[in-house]
Amino acid sequence: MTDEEKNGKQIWRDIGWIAREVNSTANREWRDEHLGDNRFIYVIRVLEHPGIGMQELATAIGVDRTTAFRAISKLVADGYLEKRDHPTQSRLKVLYPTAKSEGLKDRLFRFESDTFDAYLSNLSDTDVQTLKQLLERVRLTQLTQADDEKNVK
Amino acid sequence: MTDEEKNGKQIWRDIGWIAREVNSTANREWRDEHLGDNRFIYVIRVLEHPGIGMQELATAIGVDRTTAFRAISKLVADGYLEKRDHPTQSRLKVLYPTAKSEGLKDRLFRFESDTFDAYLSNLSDTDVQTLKQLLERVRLTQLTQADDEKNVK
DNA sequence: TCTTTCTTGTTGTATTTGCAACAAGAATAT
DNA sequence: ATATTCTTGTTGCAAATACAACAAGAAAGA
Repeated sequence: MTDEEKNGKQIWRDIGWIAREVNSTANREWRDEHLGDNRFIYVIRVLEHPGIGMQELATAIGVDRTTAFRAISKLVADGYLEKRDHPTQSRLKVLYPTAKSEGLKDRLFRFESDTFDAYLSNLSDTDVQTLKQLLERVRLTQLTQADDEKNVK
Repeated sequence: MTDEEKNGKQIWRDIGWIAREVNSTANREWRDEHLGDNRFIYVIRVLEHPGIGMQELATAIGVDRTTAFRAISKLVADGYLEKRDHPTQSRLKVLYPTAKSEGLKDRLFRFESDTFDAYLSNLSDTDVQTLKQLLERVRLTQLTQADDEKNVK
């Protein structure tokens, strides 16, 4: 085992590679519904957390808030999301799914599960659990440092 | 443990989140040297594999070849890389580091190791090994399906 | 051989992305 | 209270990204 393999370099590379790979596959899948460019992710998150704030959503997904703003604007224009004023603070906006996105809910959720399950097909159930726990700890490490993640994972 | 936690959904989300987080941190770090937008990655790969082809590099990084082409063009213009004709097939181009990028080699390599090591600080050595092996298996699963990755990992 | 397919480099183009900046309301401090 | 800082929504802008398309050489098949 070389020196290179002792540090986290390869882990980062693998994570980056897998993320890009899954992402571009998913985006191609949803392009026809105008849900490419990661927009399907926004819809999934809003379906899971109706009433979520824009900033919260951006942080959860991990994109710049201006990027999220524009993606959301497009989703609103396409009828997938509804932007409402915050019940008490009129300055804030919150997001809700529409009938259109509710209609896609099952397909979206199933897609998300099935796609990544396919990538995990070579791993045993135990391995999957281990991987999930390790990744969560890595993510939470970052959370401690940055200290800017909300409760939406 | 809910049903949701049995499938790969959260793994994908964590991978995506970590990848984005590390990436944007790294890009901010190297922006001043005009090595933002993942360009530092190209330099690292060429330093590791002098003479690598453009297509090979694009595949290894996981971006479209036209994206790689433009990033490389910029790196050549900025003096970080040199583009040469393939020794035997003049149609092909291969990439080499320059004195400028060689001079950054140590800093680049150290950065790559240190950055991700920081994200792994909460994991034991055993955990890191486990995580690395599991991720590699996930990446190789994809390789089997897509069957379009070269020998550069 | 010759034709067809594949690979590679390259450019045009529409779209997305992130950063900087600004306005305005909220929270905090003095 | 009032001044200052923080947060959020929003737009302008430069740059990157991916996809389509094209040219030209390579490889493969007939």
